[in-house]
Amino acid sequence: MVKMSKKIPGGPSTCHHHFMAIEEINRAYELMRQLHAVLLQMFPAQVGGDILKEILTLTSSALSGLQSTRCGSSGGSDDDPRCAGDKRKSLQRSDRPGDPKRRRKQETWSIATTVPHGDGYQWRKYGQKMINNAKYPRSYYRCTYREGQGCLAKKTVQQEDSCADPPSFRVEYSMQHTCKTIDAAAVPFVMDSAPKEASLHSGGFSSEQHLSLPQDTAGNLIQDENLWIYDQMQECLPLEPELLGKMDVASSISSPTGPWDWDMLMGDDDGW
DNA sequence: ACAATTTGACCTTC
DNA sequence: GAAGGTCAAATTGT
Repeated sequence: MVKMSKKIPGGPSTCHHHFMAIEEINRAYELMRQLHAVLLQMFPAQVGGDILKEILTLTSSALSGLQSTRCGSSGGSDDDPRCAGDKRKSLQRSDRPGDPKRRRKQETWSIATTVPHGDGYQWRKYGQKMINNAKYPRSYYRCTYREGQGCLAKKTVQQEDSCADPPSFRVEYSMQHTCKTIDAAAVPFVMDSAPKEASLHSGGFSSEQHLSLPQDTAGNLIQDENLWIYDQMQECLPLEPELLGKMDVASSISSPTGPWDWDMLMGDDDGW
């Protein structure tokens, strides 16, 4: 049984969906374990045993990820008063999304991940800044569909100081996505607390599954850069800002269809 | 030409 | 004044 805390980080009212998702995955994990045991009894030659093992590993890893993720969210009810072409100075300072007074009202949640861009959404970078006491700059992203669909989702990505292999990034999200363009089925969900060997494929870490890789406009992977980035990671070199920038190019990841539906995990409308 | 990223300036809070 | 977040002009890439 996966160790599971009943404590709900963001409080039961805001995290109901999140908590329910953990409960359901946990239940599925238990059922699969039972199925695994039955199969082993019936077919000692382990017919399908590897598949089940992999499913168990994935489920365990997803659970760890969910439990390490802080709940809390806003419901996306915050309307952005601006339209795309508005001039910066035309707004009252306190009405601007970037205004700290306004920003603090928004709830945020963060994850640590080796796949800072592998969340299935498309992001556009709008800023980068060196942060105090941090080795690496923090990058600021907003949803690509902010203008088209008014999606106010944002995130910041910062590589953590530790020389992990692969490097770990702290991704802080604010505002739920309201856009409808997510390829949620293709979300590879790998969290920091997941065991490193628990990859989406039994072969362990691979650049294609665990890194957000540069793509061309059609979404095709740019192979040379993949290899280069992966080499950097294998040597456990800190990612230079330039390299981070290259990784930022990829706003979505091409991956085998994953079992985890981001919308389900996040809750559909009232947060998680 | 268009889209995405970079980067310095700007703004508010502490 | 420092720090963090955002804007938008300039630059780069496709």
